[in-house]
Amino acid sequence: MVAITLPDGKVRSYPGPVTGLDVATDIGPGLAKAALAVRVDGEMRDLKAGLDRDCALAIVTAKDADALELLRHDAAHVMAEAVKELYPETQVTIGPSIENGFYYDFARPTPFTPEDLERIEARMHEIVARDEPIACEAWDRDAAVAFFESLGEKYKAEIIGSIPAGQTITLYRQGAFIDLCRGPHLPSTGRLGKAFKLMKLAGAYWRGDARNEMLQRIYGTAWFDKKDLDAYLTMLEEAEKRDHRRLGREMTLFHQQEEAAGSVFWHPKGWTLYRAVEGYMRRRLEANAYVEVKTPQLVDFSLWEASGHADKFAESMFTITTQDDRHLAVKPMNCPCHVQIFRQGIKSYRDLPLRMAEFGSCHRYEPSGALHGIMRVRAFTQDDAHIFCTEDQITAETVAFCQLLKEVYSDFGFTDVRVKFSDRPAKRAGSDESWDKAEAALSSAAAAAGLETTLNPGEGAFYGPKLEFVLRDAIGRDWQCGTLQVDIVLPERLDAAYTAEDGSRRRPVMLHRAILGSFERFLGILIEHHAGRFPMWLAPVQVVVATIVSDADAFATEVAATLRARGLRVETDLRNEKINYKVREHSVAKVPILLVVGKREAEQGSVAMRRLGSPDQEVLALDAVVDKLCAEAMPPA
RNA sequence: GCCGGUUUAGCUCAGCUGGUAGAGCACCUGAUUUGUAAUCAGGGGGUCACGGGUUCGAAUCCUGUAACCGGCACCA
Repeated sequence: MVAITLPDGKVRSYPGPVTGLDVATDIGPGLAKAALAVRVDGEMRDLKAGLDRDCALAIVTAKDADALELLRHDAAHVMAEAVKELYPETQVTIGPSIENGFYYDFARPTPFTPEDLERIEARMHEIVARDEPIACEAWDRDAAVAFFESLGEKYKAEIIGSIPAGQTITLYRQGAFIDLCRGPHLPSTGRLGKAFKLMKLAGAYWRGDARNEMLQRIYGTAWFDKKDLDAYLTMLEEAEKRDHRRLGREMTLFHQQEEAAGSVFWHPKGWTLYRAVEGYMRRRLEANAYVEVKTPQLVDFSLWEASGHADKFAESMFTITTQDDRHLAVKPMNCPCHVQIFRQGIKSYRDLPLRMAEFGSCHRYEPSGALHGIMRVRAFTQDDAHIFCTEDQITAETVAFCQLLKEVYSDFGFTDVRVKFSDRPAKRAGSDESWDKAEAALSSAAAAAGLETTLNPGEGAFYGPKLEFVLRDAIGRDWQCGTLQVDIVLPERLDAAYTAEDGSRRRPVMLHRAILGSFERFLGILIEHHAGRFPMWLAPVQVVVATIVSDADAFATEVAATLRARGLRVETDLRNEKINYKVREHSVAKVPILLVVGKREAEQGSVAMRRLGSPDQEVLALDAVVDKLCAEAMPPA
């Protein structure tokens, strides 16, 4: 007897082994038709997997959140089958489901072309129409290795070969295609449906290692129905519309050019935005008892040797040899310089914690392929600070930092923030004991700050563990911005010390921390998050005063002057154009407030206010408008 | 850095198999004084990314370089 407990608590008993499909059929033909897989005691299995003992069973249908993963995994297999049919000389490697879709990596001497993608996609539809059953087979490892070697699939054979000997593995067969796979899979290729699309071609290293050969990766997206697919494609279009590179040009915020690859030319409007962010951050730092410093751009290479950067990061540093043969580096980070300030004079425990901030301009020679708009550049400015403190102060400083960070993100319109805890990497400085201590201190501090963290194993900095703060933007994309890193190595290397209460000489701990990360990147994120429609306090131009007739010019000028005198960023539009034209232009330019002034308003001393995105207008007396707008344009905090 | 792609007017793009460049928008000028998302008419503007080569002739074919785009790797 096999007793199957269903999610509603009902128990069904069967005389012998059954499959999930049997149970679903038993419950009803509708469910049997919708069934894609089963969850047995919480674990996802094939619909046709045998159930030979008592268990809890749930039938998985398209409504289940993780059913999409199954679908996408199947899509990867169907794509691989299509590729093997069309290009038999191609070797298959791996093809997992990923967020929004799937990919498969292929090995072949000649790369795929965009035309190949169309052929492959068409063939995938044929395979779906064939509705080939997908069957799971158990194989002996060595037999599987031999089998794939005989097929000339050396990558597959290598993967299976790295599975411990003697273990039974599963292969999935659909039509003539057979692949190593842990499963589970849908019952047949027909279940994939039609809502999929191949998206792009890319190179990818075998086993993710740049020293290995490069494979051809094909990315696709897959959904249960066309509506979801279309929604996803629309979302991609939306993302493209708010691309910071496009908006940067359209809104004349900045530009980039070949002669300064990886740098930003900030135009007046972009720089206004930048300064609004910088001014806000400066006020927040002052309110949180930081001191601000400014350190040199060019520093003798010996300091980087002492700090340890020369060993590990020399390739990323811009270096200069002067006419008199001095070897300098443009600073890639600020910490060694901050330690130099700390080291001036004698520090006492009474000076700690010392929170030293700098809007530090740094240069790193990023690999050419890494550059991306203003998000990944070679010249950038960090909202950097180093907190010199005692071990006992780590917790309080971490708690205070997390609080500040949360407020800042919220002020910029980000409320969904996740936290990752990155522990010791393989390549690191410092003893295991000191790492034990630093990791313990940071994780208990994170707990004290009330953070829920997910572990990011081995991703810590070489000098210490870190917390990484990831914020989610308006269209659901994640951006890692803030960081807090415990550093027990640098104070030692650069000989930073303070005099303790008992007169002994001690090493401070350094907390490296940033909230925005880099201004350039954060501004890129801000642009995309707001789609260029900034809140008042950030908008480069907050108000445009536009006239309907030239008789209103004098009054419009007066309105603008009044607002400007109160600190608002105002422009006038006195051109000889129709008001429709002006409304459209300033709307397209994403100016939050348009004040329209015609003959009536000029006579009455009023303005007609129109907000971006709303066709409504409100006629207000000048005084009232000034107060209202000043209040709205006030930066937070 | 690696794989693939792209580079034509300020922007978006067209230019078939080689015969010395086009459109829309933007810009400039003129007319229009206009009531809430594009008024009309005229005009100017391009060493076709850069360097080599093939050819009587190259935006177009070959080749090298750079930047950019999409991934991969990297991200102290």
